[in-house]
Amino acid sequence: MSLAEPSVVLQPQDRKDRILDAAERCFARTGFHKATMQDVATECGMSPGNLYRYFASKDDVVAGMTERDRERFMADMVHLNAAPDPRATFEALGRRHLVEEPREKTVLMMELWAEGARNPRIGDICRLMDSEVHAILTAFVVHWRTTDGIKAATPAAEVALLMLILSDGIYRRRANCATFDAEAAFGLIYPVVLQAIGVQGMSVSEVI
Amino acid sequence: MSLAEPSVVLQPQDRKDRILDAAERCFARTGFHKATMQDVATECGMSPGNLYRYFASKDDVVAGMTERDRERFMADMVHLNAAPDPRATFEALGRRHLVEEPREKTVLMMELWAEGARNPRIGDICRLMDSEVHAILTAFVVHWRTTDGIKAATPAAEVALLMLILSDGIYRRRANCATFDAEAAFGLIYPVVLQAIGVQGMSVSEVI
DNA sequence: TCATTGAGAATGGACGTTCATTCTCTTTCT
DNA sequence: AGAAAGAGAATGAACGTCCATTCTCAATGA
Repeated sequence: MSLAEPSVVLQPQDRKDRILDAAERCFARTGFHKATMQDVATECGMSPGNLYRYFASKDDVVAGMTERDRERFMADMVHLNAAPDPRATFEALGRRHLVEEPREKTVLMMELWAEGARNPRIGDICRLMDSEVHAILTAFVVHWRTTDGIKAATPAAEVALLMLILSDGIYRRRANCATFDAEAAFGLIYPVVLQAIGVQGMSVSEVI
Repeated sequence: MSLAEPSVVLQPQDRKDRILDAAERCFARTGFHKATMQDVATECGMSPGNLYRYFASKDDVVAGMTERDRERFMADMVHLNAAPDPRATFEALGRRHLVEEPREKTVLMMELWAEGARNPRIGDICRLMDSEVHAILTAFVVHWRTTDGIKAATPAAEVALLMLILSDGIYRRRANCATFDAEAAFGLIYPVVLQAIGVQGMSVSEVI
């Protein structure tokens, strides 16, 4: 019983997660730099000083949040590996990521992009995520083409890059315009991606 | 002669521009919030206090820079209107904007996106720019299709949106990865756009 | 021609506030 | 009791903003 964990008591990792949850909300609301440690503390019902039991500095909170996001996203991505129905799996993932994700996530991503473009520590995490996602998507395109017996000219790596570029573009528009119709945008880019993969050699107009 | 202006003396607008130039460099280097008014003052060889002769606050500097960027970008965009050779004009504009623009500009854009997602004043300028650019691009697609006698299914407004999404995606990757090959990415997305416009009904593979 | 003047531009230090971080004391568990 | 966790006041530095003072130089007058 000495090793059993009482379910009520939070473990250190849980507390860290709770702090990061609060930090996410604060950062999405006012940005990394304008949000204060006071804000984060209040948001998770703690005292400011106590945060420093779990994170060495504010920068550590930002980096911790970024790293957690990366891990979570990658965990979602691996579903693509060896998907029996590539098209359905892909569409579901795309919709979940680009349409259903709450707008706050996209706002946070803008913060991350801005910070990552200047702060090497954050930039490294962003680049790592990019290269991991790109690798997974490339493998997935190969897998899809193999499964469906597609022969297409555009290299899988380039198709994957196109997917990433389109995703980022949609993220950015969702972040800046609260009324942006993500569903419609998804309907616009999805056939473009299918075309690049080479599915049925369909043209944009045929799919829409 | 009493009204003649000595050419050496800077006019107020020139000084504002000079300050904004310095601010751009500082903001691209350390971000809106980490850059101090001292930094901006040093960068343009002025004293901090003097900045306040030209801008009421730091926020005003940020907004002024954003607004100036918008105006300059729009001034470049109008070249599309009634271009005699749509394709050449479009490709030149795309290359200038997506490939030749220095990376610092893209970093600054990340700042702008992040700030615009939270700060209504900046957000308004961003949304204004978006809608203006979207309108110009939509008109341009119509113009192009008319000039070349193209009949295509995708509405011009949707093609324009696709262009914007792709542009943003490239910007973001350039900002985060200094070694990103913008030229290659342009070569990747350009045929996608041509396809959407309906030029020669070409497929992605044919163009690449 | 050359001192005088006046007005706008610029300086740089001071002020008040904010904020990340630290410190000390209290509460809560086992 | 003793350790871990938390609260919240205290600290010290950084920063935006302001302002008294200085500088620059064209206009003026003799």
